[in-house]
Amino acid sequence: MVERQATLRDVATAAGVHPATASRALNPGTKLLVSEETARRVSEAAERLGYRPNPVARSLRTRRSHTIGVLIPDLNNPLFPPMLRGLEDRLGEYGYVALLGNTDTDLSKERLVFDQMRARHVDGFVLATATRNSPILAEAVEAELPVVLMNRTAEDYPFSSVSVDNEQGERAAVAHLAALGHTRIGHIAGPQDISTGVARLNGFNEGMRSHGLAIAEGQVVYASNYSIEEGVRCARELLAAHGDLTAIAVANDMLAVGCYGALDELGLDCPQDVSVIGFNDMPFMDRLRPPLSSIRFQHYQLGTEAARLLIERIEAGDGGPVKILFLAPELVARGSTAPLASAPSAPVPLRRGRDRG
Amino acid sequence: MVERQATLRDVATAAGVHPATASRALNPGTKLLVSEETARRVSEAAERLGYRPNPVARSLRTRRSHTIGVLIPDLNNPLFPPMLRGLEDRLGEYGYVALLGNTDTDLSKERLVFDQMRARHVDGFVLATATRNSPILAEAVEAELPVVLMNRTAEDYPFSSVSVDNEQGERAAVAHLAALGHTRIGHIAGPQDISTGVARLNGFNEGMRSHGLAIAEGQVVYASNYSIEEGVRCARELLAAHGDLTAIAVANDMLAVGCYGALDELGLDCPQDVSVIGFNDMPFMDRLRPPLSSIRFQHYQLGTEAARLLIERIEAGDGGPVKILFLAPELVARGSTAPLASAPSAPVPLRRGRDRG
DNA sequence: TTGTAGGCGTTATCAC
DNA sequence: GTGATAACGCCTACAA
Repeated sequence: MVERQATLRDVATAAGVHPATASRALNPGTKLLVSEETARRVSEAAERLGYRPNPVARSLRTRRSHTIGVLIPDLNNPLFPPMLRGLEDRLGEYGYVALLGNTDTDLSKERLVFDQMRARHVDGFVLATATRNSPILAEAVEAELPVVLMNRTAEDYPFSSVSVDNEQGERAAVAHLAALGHTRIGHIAGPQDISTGVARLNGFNEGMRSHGLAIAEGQVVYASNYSIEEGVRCARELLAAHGDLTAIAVANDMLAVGCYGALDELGLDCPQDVSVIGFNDMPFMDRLRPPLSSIRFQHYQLGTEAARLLIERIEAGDGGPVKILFLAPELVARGSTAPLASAPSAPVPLRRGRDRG
Repeated sequence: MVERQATLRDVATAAGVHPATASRALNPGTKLLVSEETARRVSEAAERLGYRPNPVARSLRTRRSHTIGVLIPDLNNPLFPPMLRGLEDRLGEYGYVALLGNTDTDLSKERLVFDQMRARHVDGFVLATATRNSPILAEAVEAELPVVLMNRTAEDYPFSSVSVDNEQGERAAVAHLAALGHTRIGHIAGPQDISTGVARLNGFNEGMRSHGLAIAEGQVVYASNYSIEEGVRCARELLAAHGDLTAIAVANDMLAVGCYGALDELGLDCPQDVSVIGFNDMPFMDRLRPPLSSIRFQHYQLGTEAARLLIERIEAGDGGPVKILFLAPELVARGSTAPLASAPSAPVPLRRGRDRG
């Protein structure tokens, strides 16, 4: 049988002090209010009884749950596991735990999860899901909830955020393709109600302009979400309108994977016929065939930084400063991008070293 | 400014009843103790005030947190996201949320996370991490904690579990290779302190025997964990001892991915020189080069079933029955397994349809 | 059917 | 420096 978990009362009794004193002795913040001798006796008793503070009771009293709500579109997107590891590892260091919620890019589901987490009295939110006009953003402002955006930005709201410099990244992608001799470059753009979609499109436009390359009608196709299926659809549409494209800058790796599928369908070879570059450099992208060129950033670090910013905001009584943090993107060139049709349809080498980057 | 969240008291006052009555009216289990008219008035008041029960207070009182501890080795393993989606989706339907903990296959970390979750008074555990002799298993029995094993089994403990039939799956893998004409088949075995490692090795042995195939010394190599790096190491070792192997049955897809790396190093072609088959059919395995043959099971469903079993145990006052659930494995043949050197080194077709299975 | 009262375990605010 | 007291919001015997 299980014996009852020791309570603060028990510790106090064992140490011969009042529960209030025991509480003070055990809490780092108030330990200095108590005589050294007493503190020692209490700690000892606590140790001996295997005392574990009851976080539920503590939460009820302090109105702090040490729990963080984390909203992401879909855990199955390989981008998120490393980000979440970073987030949870860092949160854990500060005594917080994450409550994970998948929204499947569905506003009503987002609302549901958000409300449930509020009901559970989370101390703050990390949002990796917010479309730019999601109603929960305004609501979070209204309710003065600590919020940090992860891999998102929202200029209209006073939220701290961590993300990669998307514009710079997409410019680098275009520069890479241009350096390989490509001039007819298409773009599969992300959803324009998500900050990354907009920023990467801007980066694409700027990149093209700065290289003196034209963007014709239909040379940019808009995905409605970041999924493989949308990638297939958009690539089909893009190549139907512009069969002469030799390269595609894709706003996201999931879309790029879909792009591979469409090229297969059309009997086009990547990279011989069409070069493809993605964005995010998700895990396993180096093991596709061909290995996907992409724009990399430190996913894990994005998570740790998000955690740090949120805790900063929570523990600063007044809400603390709003910080917008950008991580530097890094171009990773792999097998999916090649020089423009140098030798027309030269045979592909059978095996090439795998870039583990 | 934020107005105070309405409390049960407020609702009661607004409805002109005592808080106790309001509580009864609002709780499905006790609603029948209250007159229909009163119940209506209370619900209405609750609605109007936007009342949300405070789960912290409720937990303190009922000693149920509606929170489940979930231990996995590492979220970065692509096997887990779909399982967790299944788990969390189903838990959510019953009003539970998951607290996720990564152990990195480290016993001391496992201990740490386990203790923290116990301190947070989780109502039960889903363990996808347990080595067969992990101390937390005995502790969970001792403390009468509801536990369900996910993708694991533990014969020595009275825990419900959900997993794929690993023996059957690995037998099928061997049968597949044998049917392709292979006779010299190696095995990269999983860690033998994890149930899947043992079961799959058993399956391999049985499969070989039932096809009349011999297993020489060194034809089975043991991985110390399910990682890509271990896959590389084991494949090297295996092929160093048995350069004449024409096929490898690998106990896990991560190991199989590592196996690809080792074959690359050695200048061996998969599948022309060596066929490889994995286990789990993780996401994206159909997009490797070559697409990996594997043993599939429904990851999402594994999660939902684990949730169901755990809730069953929690809500049955007496602990409920122990159930051992096996999902059926399914062979997925892709490009990494080919008939035994039919035409010696025939050229590989340049492009083949991608199996999405 | 409804009200009363007490307590879940902790901490904040007083007093001493 | 320490003790007493109350309260966080809810639920549940028990009494009426």
